Parts: sequence; C-alpha cells; structure tokens
Amino acid sequence: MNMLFDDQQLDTRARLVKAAAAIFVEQGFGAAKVRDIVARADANIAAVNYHFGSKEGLYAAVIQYHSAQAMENLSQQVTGSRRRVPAAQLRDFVRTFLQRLLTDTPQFTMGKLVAREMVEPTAAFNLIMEKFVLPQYHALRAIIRSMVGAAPPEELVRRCCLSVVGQCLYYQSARQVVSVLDPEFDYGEKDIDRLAEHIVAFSLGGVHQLVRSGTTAARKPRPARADDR
Amino acid sequence: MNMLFDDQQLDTRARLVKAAAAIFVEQGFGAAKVRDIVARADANIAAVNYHFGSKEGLYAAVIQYHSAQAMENLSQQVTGSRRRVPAAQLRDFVRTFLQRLLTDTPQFTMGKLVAREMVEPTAAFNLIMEKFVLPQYHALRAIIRSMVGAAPPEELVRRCCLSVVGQCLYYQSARQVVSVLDPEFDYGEKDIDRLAEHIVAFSLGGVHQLVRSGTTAARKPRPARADDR
Amino acid sequence: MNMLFDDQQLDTRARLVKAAAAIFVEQGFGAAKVRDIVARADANIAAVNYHFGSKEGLYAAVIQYHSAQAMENLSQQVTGSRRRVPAAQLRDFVRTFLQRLLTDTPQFTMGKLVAREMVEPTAAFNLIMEKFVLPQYHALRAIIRSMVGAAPPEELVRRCCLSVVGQCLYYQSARQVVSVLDPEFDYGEKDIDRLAEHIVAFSLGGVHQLVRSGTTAARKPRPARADDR
Amino acid sequence: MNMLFDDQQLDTRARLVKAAAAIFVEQGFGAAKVRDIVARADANIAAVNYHFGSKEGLYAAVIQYHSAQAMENLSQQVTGSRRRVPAAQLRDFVRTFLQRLLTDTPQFTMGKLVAREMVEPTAAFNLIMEKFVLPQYHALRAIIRSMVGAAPPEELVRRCCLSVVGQCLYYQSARQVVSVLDPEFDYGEKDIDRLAEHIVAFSLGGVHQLVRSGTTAARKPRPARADDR
DNA sequence: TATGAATGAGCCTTCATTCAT
DNA sequence: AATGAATGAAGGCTCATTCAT
Repeated sequence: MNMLFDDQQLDTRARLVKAAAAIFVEQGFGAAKVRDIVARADANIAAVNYHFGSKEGLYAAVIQYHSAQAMENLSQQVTGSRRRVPAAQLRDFVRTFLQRLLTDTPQFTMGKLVAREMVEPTAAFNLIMEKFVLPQYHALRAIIRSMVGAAPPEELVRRCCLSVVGQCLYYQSARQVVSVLDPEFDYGEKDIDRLAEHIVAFSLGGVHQLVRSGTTAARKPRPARADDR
Repeated sequence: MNMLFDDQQLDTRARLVKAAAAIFVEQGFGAAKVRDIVARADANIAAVNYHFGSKEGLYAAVIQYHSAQAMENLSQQVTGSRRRVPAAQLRDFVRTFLQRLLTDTPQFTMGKLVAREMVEPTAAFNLIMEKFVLPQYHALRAIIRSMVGAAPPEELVRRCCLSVVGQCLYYQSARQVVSVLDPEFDYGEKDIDRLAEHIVAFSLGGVHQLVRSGTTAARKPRPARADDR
Repeated sequence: MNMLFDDQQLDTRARLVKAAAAIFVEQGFGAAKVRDIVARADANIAAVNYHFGSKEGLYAAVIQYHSAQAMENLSQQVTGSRRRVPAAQLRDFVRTFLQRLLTDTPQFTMGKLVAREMVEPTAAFNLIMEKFVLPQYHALRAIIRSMVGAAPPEELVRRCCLSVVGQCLYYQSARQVVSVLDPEFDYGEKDIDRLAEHIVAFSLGGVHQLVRSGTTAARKPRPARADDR
Repeated sequence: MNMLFDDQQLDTRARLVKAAAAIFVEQGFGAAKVRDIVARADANIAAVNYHFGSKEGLYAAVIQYHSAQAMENLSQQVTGSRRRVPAAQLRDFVRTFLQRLLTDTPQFTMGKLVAREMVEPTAAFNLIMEKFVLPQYHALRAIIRSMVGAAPPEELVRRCCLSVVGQCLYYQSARQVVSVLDPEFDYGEKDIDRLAEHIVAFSLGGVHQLVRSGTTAARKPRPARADDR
C-alpha cells in the first residue's frame, strides 16, 4: 500500500520538507544551505521563509512532520511483540531500531537525523528528545526490566539500555569507520539482520552477566538459570 | 615528565595548535572560526594561513602534533597490561579509553576530537584512522582474540570490538542525551570508573555468550560447553 | 456629522486606506511594510496591488481620500474666523494647526502625514503640496497680510508665515527632543492650548517687530515712529 | 587654512566615514545601503563590518567623529560673542546655526544629520542629544535668559528657545516646501544671512512681547492694558 | 617573520510584487 | 473580485583567505 509519489505532485511545502530532510541528514543543520534545499525541492529561495519562517522553522517542520508517524510505528511495534518473551522483544526492538538507523530508504530518514541531533544538538534537541528518543528509550527499558525482574536497581537497567543503544548507534554515527574496518558490510538488509543478531546476543549475554554478578549496586542478584539466554 | 607550559613561552605556532585543539573539539571543524582560534591563541588573524596554509592545515597540524604522544601512550598501556589476564586487559583498555573520551582535562583532548571525526569525517579522516583509530582497534582486537581463542571467526571478534567501542563512544557523542536520562552522571572520575566497570562486565558477558552460541548469526545456539568463558 | 464606521462594515478598499494611513504616519512610506498594512486591515497580501496597483498607489489613495474633507475643514475654519480681528484669526489658525499636528485622535492623521512628507518627500509630494500645504499657507498668508497692511513686501509676509509654521511643526517633527527638554509636555489638550498661546504671542511680537523695523534684512533699525504698530 | 583632502589619501576608515556621512544625510539611516556607501568610499563590502562592526556602528562612528570638532566650534562661538549684547549674541547663534544646517559644504554635514535624527530618531538618538543638541540648547538658553532677566519662569525661556530653533530647523527639514513657496531662495550665503536677520528680528520681537505680556505661567500677571492684543 | 587591512564569495533573510486559480 | 502561493532582487552580515608592508 505504499504510494509512489512523484515529487511533481507534491506541493512546495511537502517538497521542501522532503528535500530538507535529506540535506539536513547529509550535512547537519549548520552546514546545510537553504539554497541547496530549495534547489533540490525545485522551489524559490524565499519559499522557506514564506512557509516556515526560517531555516530553523523548516528544520522543526521536518521533525514535526515525521514525529506522528514515528510514534505510531513505535506503538505498533511494541504492541506487536508484547506477547513474546523478552528476548524476542529485544530482538524485534534492535532489528527495527537498526533498520531505521541504517537503511537508506527515504522513509527512514528520521533515525539518521535523530542520531545526528544526539551528537550535535541544535535548538530542536528537546523536541527530538520528547518525540523520538524518550519513547524509544522507555520501550527498551520496559523490555530490559522484564528480563531482569524487579530487583535490580534502575541504574543497572538504564546502563544496559545505553549499552544496547550505543552498540546500534555506532554503526550509524561511525559509518566511515565501519566501512574501513569491515569493507564488506554494505548496510544491506542481510547485513543489518546479522548485525541485529550479534547485538542481541551480545546484549543478552551482557545483561545476564550483570544480573548474575550483581555489580553496579545490584541488591539481590538472582542465580543464573539454565534457560537463560 | 609532564612539562608545564606557560602559554606566554610558547611560540605562535604552538599556541595556535593548542587553541585550535580546544576549539575544534568544542565546535567541530566546520563550525570553528579561525578568528576565535587566533583570539584564544592571542595571535594575528593571518597567522593561521601563514603557519599552516589554511584552516585545514591547522587541523591537520593539531592531529599530527598529538599523534606521536598518543602512540606512545597506547604502547605503554599495552605493554603495561600485557601480562595480565584478558579480562583485566579489557578493564584497563576500557577505563583508559573512557578517561580519554570523557575527562575534561586538556591533555586528553584528542579522544574527543577523534570521536568527532568518526561521526563527522573531514579531510583528515584517513590521518585520524591511521594514527589513532586503527592502533587502538588492533589493541582491543588482540585482547578480545585472546579471550575467545583462535577458533571464532574474525567477523565475530570485529563485531565484539565494535560493540565495546560503541558503548564507550555513546557516552561522549550523546552527552546531552545522557545528561537527560541520567542527570546525576556528571562525568567525574568516580562516574567514569563505575561506567567502565559496567561496560567491562556487560562486554565480558556479551563476548562469552557469543562464544557459547558459536557463530555471529547462528539461529540455533549450541549447548554450553564446560570450557566456555 | 461624524459617522461611526465599524471596520467590519467597510469594504476591503476602505479598510486598507484606513490601516495604511495609520501605518504610514507611524513609520513613514519607506519603512512601512505592506504586510503590516494588510494584516491591520485584515486583508489579503495581494489586495494592495489589486486595488491600488502598488504601495505607492495606496499611499496616493490615502492622501486623496483625506484631501476632500481637509479642504472643507479649512474653508469652514477660514469662514468661521473671517469676521474676527487678525490676531484672533491667527490664534484660531495656530490652535487648529497644532491640534491636527499633535493630537493623537485618528481623525487627525493627515496633519502628521503631511508633516512627514515635508521632511521626507516622496513621489506624492506635489499632491500633498497642492491639496494640503498650499491651501493652508494661503490662509495663513491672508491673515498675516491683514495684520501688516499692504505696504510690506511679499517676502516679509512669506517669512513670517514660515516662522509661524516652523514653530508649530517643530513640536511634531522633533517630538523626541521636546520630550527630553520638556518631559512634562505630554501633548494633551491643555498643553496644546498653552503652546498655541505661546506661539501666537511670540509670533505677534515677531510680526510687529518686523513691521516696525521696515524691511526684512535692514541693518540699521530706524527709530520707532509714533504710528508704529 | 582649509586643507584639501584627496580621498585617495585618506585611509579606508576615513573614506567610509566621509561617504557614510553624506549618504546617511541624503537618505537617512534606514534607507541608506551599505553597498552604496562602500561604493562611494571605493571600499570593499566587508570593510564596514571590519572597521565598525555593523551599519549601526558606522553610523555611530560618523557621529562620534564629528562630535569633538562640533563641541569645539560651539565653545569658540560662545566665547567669541560673550562680550557682545544679548541681541548680537542671538544673531551670532542663529547665523552659525543656519550655516551649519543649510550650507552644502561637506564640513557642515552634521547639522543636517542631527536635524534628521530629531525627526526620525534612531538608536543613536541619545548620543546625538548629548553631543549636539543639548550643548547648543544650553548656549541658546543662556542667551535668551540674559535677554529676559531672572524673573520669567524657565518654561517661558524654554519655549522661546524652541521657537527660535523651530524657525531655523524648518528651512532644513522642509527644504522642498521652501523651494516651492520661495523658488528664489537657493540656500546661498546671501540668502542665509538675510534669513538669519529675519529670524533674529522676529524672535527678538517675540521674546520681548512675551516678557511684556508676562503670559505663559507668569507668576505675577500684570494688569491687562488697553492695547493688549 | 609577522601583521593589520582588505577582499569577495556566499549566507540567511526581507519585501513588494506577480501568478494561478 | 479576491486570494494564497510563489517570485527574485536586494539587504546586512560572516568568514576564510590574501595583500601590502
């Protein structure tokens, strides 16, 4: 049911948002030039000011435009894997997270833009946090919590979340490094799936290890069980 | 052997390199202004082009200037922990890596600059890779390899390395996010030590889990064997 | 005979003229923005060019719209004080002139607009001269002439007129200066009345002095004669 | 002793100030374009920002540059006519004031700029008041006060000052009107002298009339005389 | 060797006007 | 008759670089 849009059929406003998303992702807010954006959108230089007030306004519009859809995607994803075991939920989360982050299809631009905003915050940082980062973080935290039980302190859960997210984000933030260390990794669907498997396995091992060892202020480490994974 | 430099005693060239390092780390290459750099170095506006040819040349000089010392630091570190068990070597590596990345002392600027270069590569990317990233990567790879033995494929080792590095780098790249999710984490020495403990424990668990499960993307984990870990 | 207009009942054209008058007076022709005018008139951005051809056309329309009423006002005023002695006529003239210039009621906008046009002429200058300035000037000239008799040359009468007008206009053109030199002068009705008294008395003294001394630029004032004044 | 400067011999900074003074006087601060100024000064577009920070900074520099000389001129003028009778002092004041206001020689630019600032205040208004307006006002007030004695209230003196200044300023602010009403007045030296005579005579008559009549808030109203009005 | 001045390309933004419906 | 969108010229300003001494 994916409609194919010819840019010609979109109005100027939509073309600007689309072009801006691509260029902001490629170059970052500061380095992006509105002249490049309007050229790509086949619009007039003054159109940005007319529709969005300023370059910053356009940036905020890009975020707002995608946030509704992103929220829905997340809730679908959470709902869809709610009845599965925690490890499977984690697998779903990581795979989807990586897809959004690494896939080059235009519908997944936001992941890259969000990643950029984490590394190089702009005035829209709070908006990004609220609309994208925190919802995803809470989803992940719920999964991790369901894996470790109620006993471990919040701090342990939080650090495990950040360890998971950090592993994923690295492949987006440090693409160039990855392409040097692992030239065969071409960010295709298959690569991403295998990477997801790795991160999930690594993280499951990490989480269980922490629960077992009870470090990081853990109050009651539970004994390891045979079916842990 | 740490010489104390009074800025007044440094020549213009050295003052420029020092000031540039600080500002490039704070703002990135693109956003840094040479006027700010020369102001901080108490030098003339034309000094950058005179001494280094261009803003890019100054950036390269900053990297070159620090690379020798960095190499030495790394080899000392590697030598120092060579006789310890792999887990302890990993602990040393992670702790040092995090210190360089997160500590605000001026002598550790390069870690942040390298982190920035991974996320936002410039013309100096290759130089950075060669002088900083690859040496550290090889050191980490050797540690991981010594943990898993000769059997597991190179791909598994590489991914474990990136999982370790990704966890560390996230705390530098996404400082703003961390400060929202964990406001009490203030990047002090104690915080960094505890964080290192977490990442080491998490990563040991992850590595062992992957060794247990046999391959990077194996669907059917084999039963754990006695000599695991 | 003052009709009360509800802005809602005026058509776009009339609302534009009204809004434009206010904004042109406040900011001058050059600094006024048609976007502000149409916003105030609750009209479309294209309405100005549609109805008046251009910003300049709107400005001309504002002047035209008010000129008919202004002419009538002046003739009423002249007729009303025709049978009084010249000094009383001058008092009427100055008081009315100042009221139009200094009072903030919207029905007296034109005085301020005319004052602005004198100081900063635009393409509409000739229109303003013909419709507003010259009629008033001729009225004032007639009063002065009736005070000095037929003997004094036209030049003397003209300069006296300009001296009277200059005194009045200063309080409009240099409002900011007046508010510094005389902070208690708040352009209220009472202030304006007292100011009119001053200017009339000062000007009567000036005119009589010049008549006594005989010529405009006499170097050696002749002794006063019995029939002076 | 008037040195002739060839613009080529002035440095960029001075050429900018000179060109800016002329253009600011001609067009006002808002309408003046820095591209026109730098073209006239034969300088680069970035020179304004380099030397003065901004267009506003250049405007302030123009004022500052002329203020020192203006202060000195005024004090010389005051000293020079101190021993003369008040009427002669007034004649000196008005003549000098008019010359600065109306003469087209470049050394007298400030008068016109100050006049413009009174009518259309900018951010530099306070500076202009302090450096130009108030000193001249105090000089004039002293002259008027010496003419009327100590008895009349300050308000009367102030209004007489404003009446004198208003007459003078009108010939600058409303040049276009004057050129219509009095086409032969060409702002030459002779015209200005005769105008000064008129304004002085008119004002002397005005001041004396007011002292005689004791109006405008006089504390002790004298009994009305038969020949009043 | 080292500097303060000068340069020009290019940035975001503003604004009166025109277009297409 | 009237509108919202679109236009393009032009504005002030920034910045790495080069010039002239």
